[in-house]
Amino acid sequence: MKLSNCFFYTIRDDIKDEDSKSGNLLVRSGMVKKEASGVYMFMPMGLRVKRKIENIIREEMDKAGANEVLMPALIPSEIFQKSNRYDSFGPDMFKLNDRNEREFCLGPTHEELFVMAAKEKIKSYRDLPFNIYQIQDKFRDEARPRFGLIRTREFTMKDAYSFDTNKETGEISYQKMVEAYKNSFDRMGIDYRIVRADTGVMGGDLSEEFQAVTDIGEDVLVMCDSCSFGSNIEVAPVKAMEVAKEEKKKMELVETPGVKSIEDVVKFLKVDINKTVKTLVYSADGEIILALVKGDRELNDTKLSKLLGVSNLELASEEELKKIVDAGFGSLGPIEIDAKIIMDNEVANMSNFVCGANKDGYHYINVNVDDFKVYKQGDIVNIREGDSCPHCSGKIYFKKGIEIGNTFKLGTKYSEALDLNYLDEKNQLKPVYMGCYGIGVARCMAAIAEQMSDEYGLVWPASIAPFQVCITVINVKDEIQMNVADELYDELKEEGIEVLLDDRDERAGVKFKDAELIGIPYRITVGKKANDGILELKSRNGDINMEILKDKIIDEIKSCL
RNA sequence: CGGGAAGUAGCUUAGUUUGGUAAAGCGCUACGUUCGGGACGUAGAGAUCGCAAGUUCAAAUCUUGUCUUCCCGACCA
Repeated sequence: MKLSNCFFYTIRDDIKDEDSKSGNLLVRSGMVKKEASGVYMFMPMGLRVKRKIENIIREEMDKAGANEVLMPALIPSEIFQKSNRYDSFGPDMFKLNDRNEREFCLGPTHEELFVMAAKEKIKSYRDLPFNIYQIQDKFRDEARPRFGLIRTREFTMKDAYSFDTNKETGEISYQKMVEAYKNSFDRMGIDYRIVRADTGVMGGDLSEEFQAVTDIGEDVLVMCDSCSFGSNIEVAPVKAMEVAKEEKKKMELVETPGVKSIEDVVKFLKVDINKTVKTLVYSADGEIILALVKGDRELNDTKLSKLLGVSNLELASEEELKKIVDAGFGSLGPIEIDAKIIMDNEVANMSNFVCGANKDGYHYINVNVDDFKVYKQGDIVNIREGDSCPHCSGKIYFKKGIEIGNTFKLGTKYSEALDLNYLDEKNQLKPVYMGCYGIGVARCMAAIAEQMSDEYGLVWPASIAPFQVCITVINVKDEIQMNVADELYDELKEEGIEVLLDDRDERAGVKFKDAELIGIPYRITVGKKANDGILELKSRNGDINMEILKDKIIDEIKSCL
């Protein structure tokens, strides 16, 4: 492609509305432009990068035996009502009516349609297994789009679905996808981790996430420094601290004027924080419950909702609290209170601890588990850095991540809801075992931009750069330089190398800056020394910076790519 | 949905406290000088100051409402 004849622009200043590194650079480089919050258009350079990513995924999916299809984006809303997900998507779904007032939505996801497609084929066990996928835009009216292409309301996603007769073969299909994902992300050059995750709205047996490691990640990744354990903090199990059991002492009410937080308790009563219990009040599907965790622990909402089997969990309001007890949030405890009590595993191990007395200005000391009634016990706290790994004796550390892909073992949840069955060898009707697998295409693009950029701009890996090589002509009015550049351009194209020729009548500095901003991995500079057949080769990542004879340059480039 | 910040030329911003009809840099056009790291000079084009009401002789500036965008949180395959 010749730049003088291209729809191409760059922006010199930082973009006011794009604070994230990737969002700012992608807009500045003219790859994308924001049209509304979480809605972007892709310009030629940006589209090339997006297509490169799509093609890598497509190749790996095809290699894994999956077949590409394309579902509609416009979907009748009844389809989601049938699977009982209309309400669970709720306001996230973009809804619209046709001329007959029939309600449609812009597809937020496509499980239902894939099940319907699968029904066309699946009659007996002989029709299984298979895997179908698409690369298509999804629409979700996110509460808060952010970070440029990382969280948008319209986004391109590769989603794949595997269909098997049973769990065992389903496992094989699942592993094939995990391999395809690893290959894809490796080829894109992303620094990623695979972690266990919550199954969320999708439901099912197991979910694993592929998380790109970046500072602006939305998820906390829990990693072990000595084994391969990796988990999203949402579901990272906590090994309850071992405590030596003490002899039970007599519970006592003590006056603690003005003491409201655990820090206050520790200071005022001069007690070890490991001897304190924090009581949190939640509204769980409308019912007020108390959760007990060790004083220095943070409660994990995902775990608590799961333990309780509720879908809507939020901290109780002051009015709600007043209904069960006449005390402030900082003075609560499990003694003599009319609400279900959920206790963390760690608290179960504790003895003679301190907790609120449900009376402002008072605490109980020497409280023990048998002093109150527990409704449920379980692991309901967040793991912390430095905690011991749940699988080995290693230490836990955190990373921040952006979810770029995930894999779900769905099981038979959707096939049962939507009657996707097959006849087995014994002529018995059985539900199909499903898996589903997603990759956020533009999100990968943003994650790579986030991971690989410097003060001058983007630094794309050669596998997804819009062009592999850029030829920068210093003086386009110099016939020799222009001829050399044109010739080289044709030769590189013949070799199948994607080359951009910057033949704009601009000053050298402008062209250098632009090539760096858009992140072309290799730059060939054609300048004065072109007279003597000498060119310059520079890699964007700084590894290569050399003068080279024109005759050698093609071989040199090929060895780099 | 809660909290914070912001909307003035294509881009980045000044001006708003203390009302008097809009300014700069970049970009753009023309000419000249330049020409290997976002050149310089001269001359231009380009803004009903997000929108709507209100106060006032007079509103970018004050008041109210509204829309939009970003950030923190809640939420989120």
